[in-house]
Amino acid sequence: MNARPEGPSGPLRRRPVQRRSAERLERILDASARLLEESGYGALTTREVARRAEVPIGTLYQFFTGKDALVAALAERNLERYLARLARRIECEAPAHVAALTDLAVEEFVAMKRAVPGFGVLDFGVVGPPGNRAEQHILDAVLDNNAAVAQRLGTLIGGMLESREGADPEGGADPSLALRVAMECADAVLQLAFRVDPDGDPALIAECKRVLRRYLAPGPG
Amino acid sequence: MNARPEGPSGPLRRRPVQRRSAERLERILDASARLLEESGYGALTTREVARRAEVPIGTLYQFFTGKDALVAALAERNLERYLARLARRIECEAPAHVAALTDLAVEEFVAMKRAVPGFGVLDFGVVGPPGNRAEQHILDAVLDNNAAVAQRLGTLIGGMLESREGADPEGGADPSLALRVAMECADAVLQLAFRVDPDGDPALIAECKRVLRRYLAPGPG
DNA sequence: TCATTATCATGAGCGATGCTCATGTTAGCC
DNA sequence: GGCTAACATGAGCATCGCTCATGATAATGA
Repeated sequence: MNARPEGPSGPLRRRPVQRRSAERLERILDASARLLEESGYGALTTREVARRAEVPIGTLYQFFTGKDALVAALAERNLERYLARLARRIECEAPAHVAALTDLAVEEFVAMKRAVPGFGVLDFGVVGPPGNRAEQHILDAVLDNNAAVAQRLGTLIGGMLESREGADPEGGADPSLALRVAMECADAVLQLAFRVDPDGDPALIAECKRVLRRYLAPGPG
Repeated sequence: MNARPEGPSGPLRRRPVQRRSAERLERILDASARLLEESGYGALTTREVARRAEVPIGTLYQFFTGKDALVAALAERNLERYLARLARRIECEAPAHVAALTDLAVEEFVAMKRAVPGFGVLDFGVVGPPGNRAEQHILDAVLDNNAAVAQRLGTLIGGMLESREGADPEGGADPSLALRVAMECADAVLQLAFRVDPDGDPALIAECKRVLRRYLAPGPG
């Protein structure tokens, strides 16, 4: 799924072929992340990013189709890093039930919010971006960002999330739908947790885990 | 709480005193809502709003301190309308338990998403606005928008939401915290529901109710 | 009634933004 | 060296949010 034959970042105008170009692209992404971390989304201007990355503004637009694409590429890099880290932790700790797994996912997310520059602002893509809706659909051509995340997570955790008993009589809840909903909730609550407290409000992080546990637990309701 | 001695919309630069001015202000808000509904947040430019409202751009800035304030005022108007409608329905149907009440709140929210222009994009305030963080704190000087909503909702539903048993041993979960978290989740899932389907995906709306029911239900977990 | 003053309305224009594209520069090959 | 294709560059364009000098209008006093 989500085959990306043309490289690590979908909406690239030109893919860096030479080593030097690739480094420049990485520099641009890093500069964006740092700027985001330091001054927030409002300060993320293409001119400033280019200045910090020490590339002329034109070069930025050789790689990215626009500011949206730059942001999307950064979100995608964040997602890749998160999935890699989560996969390692799942492998290490081998959680037995859904609750342990969601706790793990939340903890890893929180860890990245604290550690990775710009992750606190963007994570996997601004959910309510002001501009054109197109921004949301760059990670995956059809699904929006959180859906793509849910999909990737779904393959990661396998069939651990079976359809819950006691769900709608017309066939039970779709596990992928549940995952999607859980993603959306977790994102929202954690976003709040880090808006309230730069280090992530512990009470809200706990509540996030509780929401997920209760929502994803088997049983009626 | 949240006393607003200076009028219906906090960040107004000048409050309309004459009838004609008040109508102009309302026209500006209506134009914003229509524009939002038709073309989304990205098309919401002050010039276009002024053009549609048939006021010169300067007049817009006589009332509002800036674009953020305009958006916030619209969000606030949405909130007032929602709370009024919800209060009426609660009065009519007198829900006995939390589940019935949250269902009601969700249904009324969905109804407004369908009926009120611009509500689908804004509802009570863009959660992840690109620009300065200030935009979030206009509805209430201290709390962000969803928190203000949660607070107002809290007074509306009274003590129906008691602290759940089996919560943290160190004193039980704070009901207002729970309400806040529930708000955030509901907002996120419903936002998704209307992103997927302009009329609101029924399955996602149902899942939203389920999330709230499960999260807010008494009992351990 | 007409000055005078205070208030409101107006839109040209400012700085900044996202982005383009003509022009200059380099790399690779014969 | 001459030629060509690929890349790098930043002045400049349209548009944005927003201001503020100027003109219109209402209120006040004699």
